[in-house]
Amino acid sequence: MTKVDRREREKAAFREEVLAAARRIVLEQGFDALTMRKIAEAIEYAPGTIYLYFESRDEIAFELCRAGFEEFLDALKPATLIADPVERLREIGRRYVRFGLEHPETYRLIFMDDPKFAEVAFHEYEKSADSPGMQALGLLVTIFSELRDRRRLANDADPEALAEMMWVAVHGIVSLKITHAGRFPQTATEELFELATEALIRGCLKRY
Amino acid sequence: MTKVDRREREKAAFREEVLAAARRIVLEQGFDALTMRKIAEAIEYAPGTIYLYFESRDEIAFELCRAGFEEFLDALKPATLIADPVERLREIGRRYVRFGLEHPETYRLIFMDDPKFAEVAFHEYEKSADSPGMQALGLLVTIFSELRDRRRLANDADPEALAEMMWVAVHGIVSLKITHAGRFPQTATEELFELATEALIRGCLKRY
DNA sequence: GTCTATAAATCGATAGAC
DNA sequence: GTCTATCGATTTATAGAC
Repeated sequence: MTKVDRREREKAAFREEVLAAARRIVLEQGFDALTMRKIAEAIEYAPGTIYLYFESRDEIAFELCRAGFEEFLDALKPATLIADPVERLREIGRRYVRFGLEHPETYRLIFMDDPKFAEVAFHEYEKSADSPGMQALGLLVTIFSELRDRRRLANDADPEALAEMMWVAVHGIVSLKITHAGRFPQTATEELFELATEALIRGCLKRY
Repeated sequence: MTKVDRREREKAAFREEVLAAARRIVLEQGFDALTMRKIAEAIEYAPGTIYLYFESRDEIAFELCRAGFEEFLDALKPATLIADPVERLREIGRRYVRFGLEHPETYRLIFMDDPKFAEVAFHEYEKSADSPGMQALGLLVTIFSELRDRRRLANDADPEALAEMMWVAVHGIVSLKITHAGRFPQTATEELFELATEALIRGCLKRY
């Protein structure tokens, strides 16, 4: 336990404190309200001090996005316990929608605002399956791969493409509900979700 | 042709000039870059002069949004010439996607940014079918009403709900493509659109 | 290591000369 | 009717005292 170690721990602790405050501000007042001054005020430090631990406001936003995506992924994962692929698909969708509506600012940050911050989830490891984005998408790809292997798909579409098809549909619900606060679309989220997923599932599967 | 008339025309002409410049700025640099100073510079007037014709920056943004939605609606309307409801649905979707990707900043302004400016399209006339938003949605509602009347729907879902279901799915494609510039989803727009719409259509209609 | 103070650049909106 | 000039409030980021 050297002096350097202690310094490193303290540094990490300060960074965590900054990020926690930043997270609170984004959740309560939106991403645009995330300013260095507000963060400084929240942790009771001078604005300049933060620059000793973070390069810029963007670095903080970047970290928030990364953490937010991890959380998003964690919210989806429990659905993997479900064996039946179609039922698992429904559960992932439900969890996706729930996360989006319960954490609108995080969702907006990842999927609706400046893609600069979302790069961490998708581009950085574009080829690696380990990026949070590819992991999340992978949950859906697996489902459609299983369905294809069991010869239950109506056509020979790519599992990756089908996974993205499901994703964009659910994203459409969440993003419009977040932006227009329920005034459009007027149909309740649950009904909209039911309609869309059931139609997509029915439309993808072989007639039986 | 009184003196008052001429003054009115000149006033309207100035407003148009401002809006045209504002439109250009939003298209080229994004909505956040729309500042009174930039508009003034573009039309070669002093910043203060604009305030003689517009109450505030918000009024300009509001007008931009209204005009943008009109344009959006006009882009959709030619599809109404198609008699077959399912084929008409496909064409509306294609036109929707095309408009969104060709006018990303307008689309973002209406559907993805501050809903304050989009209120004109939806809330203001919420009860009237004459709002641009309700007109656009109406194109889809009509389709599902026709399909229901012809007993071609698989279930007894509301035509309004089905219309919104189609809308959110296509919106999901456009908004993710705009935000993540094609890096996610990776599937090409056309393929994604085909997959989603065909699955939704197939999922909605009676088996035959 | 943290502070105060401030630079430098924005912004929206307004007052008053011409 | 348009201008110049500016207010007042933002912001990010930095310099230098302690």
